[in-house]
Amino acid sequence: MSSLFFGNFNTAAGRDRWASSCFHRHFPNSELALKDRVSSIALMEIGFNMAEALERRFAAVAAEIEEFGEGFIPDVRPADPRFGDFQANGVLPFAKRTGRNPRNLAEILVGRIKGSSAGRFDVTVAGPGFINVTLRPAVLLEWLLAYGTERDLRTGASDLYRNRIVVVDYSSPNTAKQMHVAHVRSMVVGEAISRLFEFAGARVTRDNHIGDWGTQYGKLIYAYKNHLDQEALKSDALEELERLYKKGDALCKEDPAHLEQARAELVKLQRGDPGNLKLWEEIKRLSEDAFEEIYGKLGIRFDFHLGESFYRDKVDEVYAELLEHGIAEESEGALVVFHPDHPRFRKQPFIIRKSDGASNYASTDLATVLYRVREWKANKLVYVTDSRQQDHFQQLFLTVERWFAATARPVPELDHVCFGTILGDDGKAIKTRSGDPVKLKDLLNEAEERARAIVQEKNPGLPDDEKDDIARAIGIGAIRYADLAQNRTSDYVFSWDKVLSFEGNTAPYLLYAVARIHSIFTRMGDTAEIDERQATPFETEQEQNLARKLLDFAEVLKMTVGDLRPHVLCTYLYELAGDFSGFYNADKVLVDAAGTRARRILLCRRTLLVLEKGLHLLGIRTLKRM
RNA sequence: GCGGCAGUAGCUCAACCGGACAGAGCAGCGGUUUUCUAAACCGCUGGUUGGGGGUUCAAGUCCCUCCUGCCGCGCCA
Repeated sequence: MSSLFFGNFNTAAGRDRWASSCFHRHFPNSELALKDRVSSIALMEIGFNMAEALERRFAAVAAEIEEFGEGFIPDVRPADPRFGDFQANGVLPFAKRTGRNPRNLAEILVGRIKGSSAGRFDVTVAGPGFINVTLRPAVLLEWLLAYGTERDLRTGASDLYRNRIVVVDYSSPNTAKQMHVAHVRSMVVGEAISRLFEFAGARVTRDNHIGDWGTQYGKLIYAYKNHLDQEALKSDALEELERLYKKGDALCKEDPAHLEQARAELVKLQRGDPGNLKLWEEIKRLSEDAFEEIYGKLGIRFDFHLGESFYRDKVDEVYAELLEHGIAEESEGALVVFHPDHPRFRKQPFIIRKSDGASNYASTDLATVLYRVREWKANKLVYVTDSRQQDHFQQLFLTVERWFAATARPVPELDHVCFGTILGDDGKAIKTRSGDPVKLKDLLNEAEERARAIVQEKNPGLPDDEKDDIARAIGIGAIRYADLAQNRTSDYVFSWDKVLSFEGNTAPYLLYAVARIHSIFTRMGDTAEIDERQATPFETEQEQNLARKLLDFAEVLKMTVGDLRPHVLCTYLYELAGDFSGFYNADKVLVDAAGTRARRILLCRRTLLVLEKGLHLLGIRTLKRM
C-alpha cells in the first residue's frame, strides 16, 4: 500500500496522542495497518490502484539495491500532468535521512526500474530527485478494459475495509424538536461515509442515536399536560411540541413553582410512571414520523434507531465497572472521570452521572460503545457530529480505551468525524430574516422549488412529472453536494446562487455532465454491439488526460475513505467532468475509423460509470436527462 | 485563563501529515457554434498564503511569537 493511505495510520499512531485534532482516532490494533507486505506482485499486474502497484514495485526494486535497503518509502502519487502520470517523491527524504545525494540515488533507482519496466511505462529523474512515471497509452487502455463495470470497481475497492465492522452514528436528532439546517451536515456526511465504507468492503451498521431521554422532558411534559393545543398538534406535531417546550421553559424561568413541577414530571418519567411514559412514547412517535419525512426525501434509511432511552437500564453496569477499576470517582456528588496523564482532562471532568443520580449523554454514550462492540462485534465506531463536541468525544474515547483495557475487551477504533457550521451571507450561522433557525424541511422545499423554476426555464418541453422529478434530484443533490464539496472541518458560506449554479464545482454541473453522456448514447442508438476490444491506444492529449484521470479513481477513493473527507471525491469528480468536457469538445466520438470510435466510446462509458458511481457514493441521485 | 478550529486572488473554496512555477469556479476582459446538448469549451487579468522571526536542499503546510474571527471548558446534548 502506498504511504498516502497507510501513512495516515502509521503517522497518526506515532504522533503526540494528546494533540487533539478534529479527526480524533485511536488505533488499538496495529496489525490492521499492514496486511499487505506482498511485494511479489507481478510487475504491473493490472491492479485496481496503479499508484499502489508502482509503490510496491519501486519498493521491491529498491530493496535489492545496496544504497536503499529496507527503510525506503517511494511515496508514489498521481502527478501533475506536466510531469507525467505518477511521481515518486520518496527519494528526497530518504537521501536526507541517510546523508546521500538525492539526485544520484534517484538515478540509480530509475536505472534499475527502467530495466524491468517491460516497456509499459517511462520513468525519469527530474529536479533534485523527483521520479516521474508516464504510462504507455496501451497500459491506460488495459486498465480501462479491466475495470469496466460497477462490480469491477467495487471488487477493486473492497480491500480497503475488508473485515471491518463499522457502526456509523449520524443524524441523531433530539425528539420534540424540528430538524434545522444545522442537522443536515450530519445526515449528508454520515450517509456518504456509510456508502463509502460499504463500497470499500466494510460491513456497515447505520445507527440513529436519537436524543430521546434528556432533561428537557420534564418541562415538555409539564407544558404538554397544561397547555396543549390539540388542533395544532394534528396539523404539525413538531411545531406544537416545540412551542410547548418553549412555553415550559419560559414558565420555569419566571416562577420556581413551575420549575418544581417540571422536575417532578421528569422524576415520574424516569421512575416509570405509566402516564408520563405513555406521553413520552407519544412524543417520540410523533417526532420520529416527522423525521422519517426528511429521511425519505434524502433517501436515508437506518438499520437501528437506538436512542438514549434504549440505554437507560444499561448505564449501571458502566458505573460499576468504571468504579471497580478506579477509573471513575465521586466528585461534588457526581460520578466523574479524570485522565491524570492528560494536560487538560486531568482537571476537566467527564461527568458520567449527575449529582442527582440521573444519567447524561456521557453515560449513555459509554453504554452505547459497549453495546455496539458486544452485540454487533463492531471494531470501528464513527460519530458524525459538529466540531463543538470535540472535548466530549476525546474524553469519551480516552475513557473507553482505559475501561476496555481494564476489562480485557477489544478496543474498537473510534473516530469523531466532525464538521463546521453553515454560515449565511453575513458570515454568521445561517438564520432566517427574523433570526430563527432555518427549518430543514423549508430548506429542502425551497431547493426543489428553485430547481423546478430552473428546469422550467431551461427545458420547458419535458412532461410535468419528469420536471418535478428532475427538480427533486437537482434540488436535493445541490444541497447535499454543497455540503460535501467543502472540507467538512471548516465552516462554509451557503448561497443559493452558488449551490444551484451550472458552473463550477456544483451538483447541477455534474448532473448535467452525466445527462450529457447519457444523451450521447441515446443519440447513438444501440451501442452494445460496439466491441471495446477494438479500441486502439489513446492518442490525443484530451484522450490521455481523461484516461489517466479515470485511473485516479482508485487512489482518490482510498484517500477519501482514509481521511473520511468526501470533498476529495467531489473535487475529483469535478475535475473528471472537466476533462471529459475538454475531450468531448476536442475529439469527435462518432468518427468512421472503428478503432478510434471504439476507444472514444469506451472513454464515454467509463466516464459515465465513474461519475455515476461517485455521485451515488455521495448519496446523489443522477438523471438520464434534464 | 486553558484549549480547539480557522485566516490563501475582489468573492466562494482547493492544495493528497514538507515537495516542482500556490490551483479552480464566480466576477472582469477576449475568443470558439453550417459538426455528437453553447446548461459547453479555450485564452487573458488577478497572490508578499493575517504580520514577524526560525528550522532546511525545499514551508501555505513544521516550531516560536503577535493580531483577528468562530467555538468549547462541572452536572444540556
